[in-house]
Amino acid sequence: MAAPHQKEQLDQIVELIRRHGGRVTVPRRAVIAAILEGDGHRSADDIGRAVQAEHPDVALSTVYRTLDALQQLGVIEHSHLGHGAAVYHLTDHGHVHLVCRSCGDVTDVPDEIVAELTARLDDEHGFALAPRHFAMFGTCRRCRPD
Amino acid sequence: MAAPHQKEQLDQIVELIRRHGGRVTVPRRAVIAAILEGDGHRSADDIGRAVQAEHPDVALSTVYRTLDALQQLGVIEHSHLGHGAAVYHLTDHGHVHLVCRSCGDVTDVPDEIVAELTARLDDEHGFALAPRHFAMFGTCRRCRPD
DNA sequence: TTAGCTGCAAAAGGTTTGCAAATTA
DNA sequence: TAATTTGCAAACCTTTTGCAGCTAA
Repeated sequence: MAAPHQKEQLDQIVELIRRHGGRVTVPRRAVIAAILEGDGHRSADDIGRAVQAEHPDVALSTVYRTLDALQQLGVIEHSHLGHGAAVYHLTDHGHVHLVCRSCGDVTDVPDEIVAELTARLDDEHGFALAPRHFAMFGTCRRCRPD
Repeated sequence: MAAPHQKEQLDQIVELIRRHGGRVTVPRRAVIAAILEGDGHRSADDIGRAVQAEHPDVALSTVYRTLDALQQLGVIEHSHLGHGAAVYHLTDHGHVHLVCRSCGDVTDVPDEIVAELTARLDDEHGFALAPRHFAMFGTCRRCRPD
């Protein structure tokens, strides 16, 4: 499961937490591991379930608090993929999410796709787009009438 | 308040409801009026408050059910402007929303701004973007460090 | 030692639902 | 009259919070 580079990433994050005066605990390690092992589309609940598989008495509130802490450190961010729960992923994820309103399927596309939009919003509106913070909704190929 | 063209719009919507076998009730009229009078950024709760100013015993659940019905008819749609409640607006609103993650301010921009993105997503991914269903997050001019 | 975490339980916000009574066409 | 809509209250889901006890550094 834990690919070798995931261990390195975990170690880096752990060090970052310590450098900021945070404590590295069993629940925190488990949350980080669950994110690293995930596909970048895990909700707090998914992460909680993964953590609890190994450490049954980690509370979901601890998962939320850890996710908060990791966001403050800039390690992860969350996206809203629809009406339900937000999903958490590494900051350098590099993708935007396309969510089909019909089948619910999520497709990742490189965030270069919004480069022109990002430039225009900056030029014309002084707005710095954070493209990974939200999903883009629409209808996927399979669900479109031809 | 009620601009003359709003009365016409209301009548059109009322007729559409009837044509689809729906009943036109006092609460429904009031919900539609609240949407027409709004700025396109009203949440279900905002709409409920506006409705209750005139008709104090309309329940919020009725507001939600009416909003649902209007969405099914294609008259309105909702957008997620952040972590809180969704906002409802006419389908032909023609704008996308820019939401500042720092100050929470919402700016409307004509949806022409996403034309190129829409075309690329269609070409490259077969994905039909529904740009008004979600807000785009980022940092607004005022909140950006220069 | 002590600031920082944790689990638990409860609360908070937004939205949905079941049901009997009221209303529309 | 028959089908739809309503108000109410309760449930639901996701996320947040208060607090006393626990633990990493």
